[in-house]
Amino acid sequence: MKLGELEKLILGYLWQVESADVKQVHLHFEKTRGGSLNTIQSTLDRLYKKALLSRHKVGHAFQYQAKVERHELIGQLIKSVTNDFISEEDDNSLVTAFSSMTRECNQEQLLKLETLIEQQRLKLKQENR
Amino acid sequence: MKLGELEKLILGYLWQVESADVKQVHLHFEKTRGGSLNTIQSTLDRLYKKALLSRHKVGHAFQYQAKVERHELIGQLIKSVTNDFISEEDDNSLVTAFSSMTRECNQEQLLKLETLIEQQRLKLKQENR
DNA sequence: GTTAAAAACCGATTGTTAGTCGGTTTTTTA
DNA sequence: TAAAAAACCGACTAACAATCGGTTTTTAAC
Repeated sequence: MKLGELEKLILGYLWQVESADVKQVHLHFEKTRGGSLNTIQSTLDRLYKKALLSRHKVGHAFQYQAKVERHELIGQLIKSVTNDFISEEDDNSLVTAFSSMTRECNQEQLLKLETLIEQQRLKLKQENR
Repeated sequence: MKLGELEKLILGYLWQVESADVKQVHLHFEKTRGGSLNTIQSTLDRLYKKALLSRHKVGHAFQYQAKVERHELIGQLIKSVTNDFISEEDDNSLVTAFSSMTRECNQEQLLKLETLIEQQRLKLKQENR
């Protein structure tokens, strides 16, 4: 999966406002970056076709909303960018990649991370009982 | 940063063999995927210009070698794909992204991860003393 | 030193995907 | 039913990887 600049911006916007139509999105980006209504339109459409947005008619116009949570998408992106380098056999490679990331985390973030992973582990244990 | 298919393959190969010249790389991929020597050449060059490979003359021809460890590159890629979605203010976003990833890890991987993060935390503590 | 082979470099072409927007069709509504 | 709004279609640009032919530069052999 590959996302363009405007696609990311629009996605970010829709995570904020929950739901918006073309006009609304256009209005929002008009000031900050410009772009015609058609540009916004086709970008929304592209995101819709990528199944990153859902949409439904409200009155006359489509209302668009993010179909994936931000952290979901981030996870997906990480996975897709990572997949080509992670071999099935080498269980360590993913872990090593993580460690490469955590090098830039601060104390607080690391602690949160640890807690989260611990929770995940316990959940997994529960399921495999 | 964006990597093409052949670029990834060549990178992967160079992580295996440590060092190789154009001919050698070409020979390796000739069977599995084809591509002329020139194609390999320019791809190596592209990777070199991206600072992902280093090279030096040995005798007549350049020897290329990976300039980044695999896990380093993975970290870089994760960061680049992630950056646009992680805001400075929201300390949680990176953590949440991680958690989204760990959902697919198994027990053993999670344990390793936890250990690594713990180590990282201690190291950080040490430094900030 | 000249020349043939090897290696490196240059430039052109193709393919993919995002960004951009004009113009047409369809739908709504007044 | 006609004007306005919304959706859709198609074309063009831009960035970048892949591909390879052909030329220049370098090396090595006589």
